[in-house]
Amino acid sequence: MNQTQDRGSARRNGPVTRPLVNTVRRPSTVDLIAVELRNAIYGGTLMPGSSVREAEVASQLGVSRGPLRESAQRLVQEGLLVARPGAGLRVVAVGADQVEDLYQARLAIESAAVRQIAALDPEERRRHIASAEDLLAALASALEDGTDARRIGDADLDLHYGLVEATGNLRLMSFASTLIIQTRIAALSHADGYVVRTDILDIHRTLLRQLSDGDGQAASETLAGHFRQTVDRLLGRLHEPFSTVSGEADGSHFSFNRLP
Amino acid sequence: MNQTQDRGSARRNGPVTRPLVNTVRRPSTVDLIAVELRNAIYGGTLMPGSSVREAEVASQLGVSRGPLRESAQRLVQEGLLVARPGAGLRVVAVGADQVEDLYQARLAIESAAVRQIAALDPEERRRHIASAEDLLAALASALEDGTDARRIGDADLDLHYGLVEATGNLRLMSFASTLIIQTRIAALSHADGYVVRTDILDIHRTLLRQLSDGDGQAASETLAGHFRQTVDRLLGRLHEPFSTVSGEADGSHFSFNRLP
DNA sequence: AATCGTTACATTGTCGACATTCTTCAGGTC
DNA sequence: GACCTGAAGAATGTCGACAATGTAACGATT
Repeated sequence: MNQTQDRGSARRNGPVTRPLVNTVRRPSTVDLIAVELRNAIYGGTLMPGSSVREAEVASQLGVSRGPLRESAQRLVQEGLLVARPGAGLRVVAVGADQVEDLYQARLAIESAAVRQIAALDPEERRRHIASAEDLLAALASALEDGTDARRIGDADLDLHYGLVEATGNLRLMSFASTLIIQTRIAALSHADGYVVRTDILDIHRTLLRQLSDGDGQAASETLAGHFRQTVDRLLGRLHEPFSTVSGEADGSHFSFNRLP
Repeated sequence: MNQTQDRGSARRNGPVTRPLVNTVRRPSTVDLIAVELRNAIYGGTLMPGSSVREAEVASQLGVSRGPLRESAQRLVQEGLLVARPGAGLRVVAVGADQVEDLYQARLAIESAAVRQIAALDPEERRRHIASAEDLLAALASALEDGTDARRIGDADLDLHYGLVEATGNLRLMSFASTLIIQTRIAALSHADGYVVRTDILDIHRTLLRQLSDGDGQAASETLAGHFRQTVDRLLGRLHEPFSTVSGEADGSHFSFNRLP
């Protein structure tokens, strides 16, 4: 939706919360603005902790403050924005004390997802795993190029979201989308948030193999171990061999596309 | 908040979504309205599928349409309201095709919660289980009186929410709150939604025992079995011995308390 | 009799303006 | 020098009014 987000890959616009009932309805203005705001946060245009001035953003989107404020309340409910009375909106900053809870919540959702996938009949399971392997390939390719830390992060999160998407459960997908954007916020909040573990590829390969074996329990434990390591790294408890990738936070300021 | 909800029990106003960051801040008007709306849905004042006329509700709450619309967007994000462009707001109706997904989502959250509780050190674990046993006692007492189906449902949902609350994870609590209100909506949507299984007490006793044994895996499986049976009952697949309790849906119309 | 098109109504979507609150900065005091 | 106090400024919170849309009733037509 903004230029930093869609960089050509066909399957971009990864995790985006969609309405629970997915009928054929023209999206409301509030929907469109909410998507725009989420993309701005996910893409780093709105940095964690920064304040969101209503008049400014509204004029950039070509709408008035009313619809913008309504959309903002959606993100407040998601925990992506915080609204202090009188002081307006800020992008939430995921502090170190929140990382543990965040990944526990992700484990709750994604663990349920992999258990559910593993319990499918083999044919459907293979179909979902095949598309997950595409995402894994994208991650591998991003790791090979190895210059753009955010691209690696995108591919990682896309893979995790894809697992939840395979369940077809709109509620789980909505939760996962929120948590994954918060993961991105956490990565943007910490200086070393984009440091990438070298074994990230192995872990996900293991995960998919266990899934195709139908061993949901093992896959869930792999996920738990992966998250535990990630949390430890973010909290600086461990100091293992890293593969640091420079991640330039493009300093572009606000730039929304006006809504049609 | 409205008379159908607080019937004297001290620990009422059960599951209510709170802001993720729980600092000392006077709640915003939008917060207050959102709580009021959730209570109205949870308490049956706003019935599933009914339309919510903005001007009417706003005047009853003593606010203008602006803040009400902002609050409504919060519930839209939660999946408690749906907003069709031009046609306004309706309370969501959880159809039969949604029941499966709803309980799968609840299993994801609550299973993670019980696993987490079971993994605590014994002292803290016992403390949480003690408060859960209070909720279990409330459920038992509601079942003994046995006249008010909704009170039984309240006690059941309070117990389930209490388990998630014990984790202290605000994200999980927020998700659980949303899902539990949707469970209530599902119960209000189906004619026999308030039919209560006779073994509901045994199941929860088993659950707490397994928890105090620190066996998160077993507790999680108990939960899964419980939910599977509930889904089967709601979808009318099974016809086991029931203990039907008459649940009168009090036909009171809108009645909000004006905000102070 | 049932269906389609038209019209009138009610409700929502959006906007601009005003009242209120918070933030910031200067000045003074301890 | 650090802290508290107060006032100016800027942003938010709220409201009322208008425009746009969807809905329902009614009559004409097949």
